[in-house]
Amino acid sequence: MTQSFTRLLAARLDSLPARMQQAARWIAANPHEVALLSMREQARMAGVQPATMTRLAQALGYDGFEALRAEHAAALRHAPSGLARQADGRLPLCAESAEGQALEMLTQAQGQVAELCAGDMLASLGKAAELMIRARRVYILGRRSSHAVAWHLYYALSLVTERASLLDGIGGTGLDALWHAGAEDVLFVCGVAPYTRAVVEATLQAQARDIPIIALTDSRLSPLIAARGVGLIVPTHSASFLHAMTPAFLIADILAALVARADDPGTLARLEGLDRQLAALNTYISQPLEASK
Amino acid sequence: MTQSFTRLLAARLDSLPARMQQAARWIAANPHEVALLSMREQARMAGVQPATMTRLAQALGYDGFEALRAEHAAALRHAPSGLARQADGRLPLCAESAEGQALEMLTQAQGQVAELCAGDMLASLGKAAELMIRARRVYILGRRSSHAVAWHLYYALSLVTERASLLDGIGGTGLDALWHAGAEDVLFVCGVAPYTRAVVEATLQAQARDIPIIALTDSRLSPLIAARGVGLIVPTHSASFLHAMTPAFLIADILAALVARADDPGTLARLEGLDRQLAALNTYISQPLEASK
DNA sequence: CGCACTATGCATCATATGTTGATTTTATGC
DNA sequence: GCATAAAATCAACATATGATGCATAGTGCG
Repeated sequence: MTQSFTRLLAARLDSLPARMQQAARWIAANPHEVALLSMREQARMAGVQPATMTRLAQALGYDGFEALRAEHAAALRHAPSGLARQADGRLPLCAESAEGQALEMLTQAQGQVAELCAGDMLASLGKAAELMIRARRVYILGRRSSHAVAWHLYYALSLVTERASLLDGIGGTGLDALWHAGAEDVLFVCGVAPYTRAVVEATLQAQARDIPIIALTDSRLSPLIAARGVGLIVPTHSASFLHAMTPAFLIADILAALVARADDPGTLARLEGLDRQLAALNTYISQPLEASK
Repeated sequence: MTQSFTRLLAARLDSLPARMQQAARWIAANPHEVALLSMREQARMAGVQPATMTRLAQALGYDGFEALRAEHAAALRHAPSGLARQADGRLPLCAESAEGQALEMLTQAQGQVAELCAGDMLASLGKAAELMIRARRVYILGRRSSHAVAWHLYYALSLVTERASLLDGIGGTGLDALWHAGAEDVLFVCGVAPYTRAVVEATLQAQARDIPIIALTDSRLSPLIAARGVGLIVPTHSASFLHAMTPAFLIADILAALVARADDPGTLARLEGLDRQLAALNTYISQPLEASK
């Protein structure tokens, strides 16, 4: 996006003083904001003195901060339309070359993500989030290619609540934990064709015991979808040898966010505090580490 | 793009005085510039007095020109996506409602996926795949929010090759396996800010031992990027409390596909056979199971 | 240990910004 | 044609902005 700045930075970051690095890192992480916020606001967000911003710009060879902003503004002017295809439209878009296949998969993923907005996905997401919010416990299940999706949802939820359980086989718990579940809980299950046998069976048993089920799957006809609960249907076609799990992953991510926003706001605030703390700690840590290489 | 302003304008343009119309027309024609130029410059370009700009904003119900600029800045921030927005432009696109936040995250993800095609991503993907193909072993590392990405890559690779090792802490192996790695191997590491300390340290040690490193991370300045190897930069901004990992997930998925296609074609064929077999088995299974509910 | 040097924080400066009140011009109705 | 109101220009204001000089704290070197 901001070619010149990022390149300059990558080359000379190490030789910059600490606070300038801190400022530079913030800018690198929020390039959009450079042209949209005042320098002082950016300084505040980066946790740096206003003067440091000016000096950073000058240290990189700009006349001043205004010059830096001008560059980023120019990037912002030209960027917005930047739908990637046109830039690389010459590529064959086929499996002939590695780049071709990569581009095809990227393009396909883009289309699949766009599809997600259609239909009743938004409403279903809302309903699913509602179920999870009201549930006593949230059991999460996903095997094979769906494991990453399940794990991500579990990880995200576990940051804001202790009501989540991952039904993986590690450590001996496995599916057994489901026996404690009841109608006040909810089972989130992710699975795509070919459905893993154990997952299907567990889901059907849960269904028989009136546990509401949120099914993230690839078809309305999926065996995972239950009458009591919500079905979240995502596309899985892929130019790869595996089914595309990116849409499912994204939906799980959104689900976690929706649950988090409705959960105890204090929890979320604490989390943000932790995040900031970790971020601050990191910039502190990465210095000596980078230097010691 | 600037929903509210354009809408207001369409409704009340005719009832505005001449110079205000002149100003409004210029803004309507150059909406990008509203947030990027100072009000006085815009006034000059529109051939209008500075005061007219302020009064136009107020006439439309804004507090002042700054409020108008804020709206356009927000639009610019979310700009790269835009496709999904038009489909559901009625929704507030803010964290007010659950649906609003879901839509915002979907929109954002769409833009981020589109961004991935830009720059040198395709070339870097090719290089990374090449490294992994030639490597004796592929070590895969990712903790916390990056774990799902690492796991997915490991799972996909393990379907087509036995050369992959996941460096997770489960079962006691942990990072120790890295000690067997050398310059003929490759380390795939995924991590976003705030970088997990153990991951950074392991990466730096690997770097010191000349192990090529494929770093899937969020910035060119990430401590995970090594001189020897490839950096894959993905956007991670999110409207959620967690960083967006969907782009990283997609890149890992593509990487696995690229490695698979170059690997022994026989393996792939076998895999497809297995897949079909499982699918056939499943449809057989799911029938009686669904009937038995 | 002391020196020189740099980096950082603080206070200040000149300036440009968005806004508002006053004044002049233009349009409109009687 | 005149009186009134609306609109546009002008001028001035308070303020926030980016830049800079200076003093202090920190660091590396002899």
